[in-house]
Amino acid sequence: MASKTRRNERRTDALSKERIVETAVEILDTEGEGALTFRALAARLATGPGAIYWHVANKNDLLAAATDEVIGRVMTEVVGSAEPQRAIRAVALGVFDAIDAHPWVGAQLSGPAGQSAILEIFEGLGKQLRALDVPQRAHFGAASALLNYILGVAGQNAANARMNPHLTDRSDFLDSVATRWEQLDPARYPFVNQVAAQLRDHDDREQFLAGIDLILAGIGTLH
Amino acid sequence: MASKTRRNERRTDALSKERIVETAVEILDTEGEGALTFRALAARLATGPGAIYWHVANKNDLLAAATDEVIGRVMTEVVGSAEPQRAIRAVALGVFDAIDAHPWVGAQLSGPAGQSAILEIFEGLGKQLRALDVPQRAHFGAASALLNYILGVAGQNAANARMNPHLTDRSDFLDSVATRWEQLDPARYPFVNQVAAQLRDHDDREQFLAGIDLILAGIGTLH
DNA sequence: ACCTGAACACCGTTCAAGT
DNA sequence: ACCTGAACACCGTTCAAGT
Repeated sequence: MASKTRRNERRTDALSKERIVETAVEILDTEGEGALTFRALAARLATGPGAIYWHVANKNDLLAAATDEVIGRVMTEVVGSAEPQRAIRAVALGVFDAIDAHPWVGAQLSGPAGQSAILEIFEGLGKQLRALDVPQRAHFGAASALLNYILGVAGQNAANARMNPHLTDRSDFLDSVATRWEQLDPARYPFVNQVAAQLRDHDDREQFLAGIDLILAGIGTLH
Repeated sequence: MASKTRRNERRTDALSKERIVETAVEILDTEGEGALTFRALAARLATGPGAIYWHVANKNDLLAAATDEVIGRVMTEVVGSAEPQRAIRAVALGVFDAIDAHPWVGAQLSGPAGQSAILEIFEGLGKQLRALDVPQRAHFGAASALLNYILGVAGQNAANARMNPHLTDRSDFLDSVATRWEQLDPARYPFVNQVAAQLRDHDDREQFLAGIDLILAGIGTLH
């Protein structure tokens, strides 16, 4: 720790896992998942691709660290220990907003690099359940249900962002999907046809929270 | 259509999208996601990689078709129109079991190639909601909540299978994860420590259904 | 201990050439 | 119309060589 500090004083441009991950997040945010290659990363860091492997095991490790960075920030920001139901909503919304700001995080959370960030979210949700009036034996299931719902939304948002990188305007995107839904055969897709209008003018964030509340309501029936 | 039938009579080994997708599913099932390359696929079909591009736009298209194949089968098998709550459980369990039998499907459902299969699942869930006593305006949200939960579980199961391809025995796998959880710092991860035992001897499939029931219970509170 | 960058093995995809 | 397979552009990763 001491030697590390000393080194930082001597060479501010020295390579380190933190600096590598930080730069990786920058690339992911500004240029998207496809732009993060070891060559591009090395170029930004003014070094060769091999140098990165001294600090990072492989690409999965790098993506995991980048995801942990973003989610870790969310989880510490959200510690404000209010009433448990509100705290659960805060955790969920924190993850939702982080994915909104960093679409690549959604893809990672539903992939192999997301596991340690997921554990963090799971702990954040579960801790609150203990303060709630839920029988012990239902804790694991309740936390899993909330987590899986959040991860499902995360994956969907990531897929949407990946498929429509140009449609930055939310309502434009929803409109295009709704129009596609309306053009489907109503005999084969009666439900999708019916809810196309609701899709067009729903609020993603609001509906996400409504889903959380639905699960919380279900958890409330466990006594 | 007629010409296609005639051709099939003359050359049973002729290339077709169906045969390509069928072979792709075979590779995915037996050798895993990593083994599906255009070269490996072409080799099995005794042709060159370029030939595949005549029938399939690209790899995403191929994976989408493979996913549709598996999920489509599930959705048609599950049409037995019982009481709506039971039908929703049947759809959910059908998807769950399909992912269990074809782990790669889970990864696709939470990725870009899964969108059309997801639409199928969404329709299957939503249709049942109309038969339930739920206000129209809540249909979209309720179906989305169920869908997102299912997709979250799908992604997690896929990630687990991908990370532990050797641990075919479910209880061995759960045991190893539970042990890891128990070794985490109890001060930082009080909840995870507490539920590690529940993880060890829970039944994935049963808990999955319990989550569905939780959401259904929540939906039941909407009047 | 840490960095450099050429080289390896391997992709998805294209395309001129065939039938 | 459909197939062939070499070639292209591009990866992640390794490793001998440097400092």
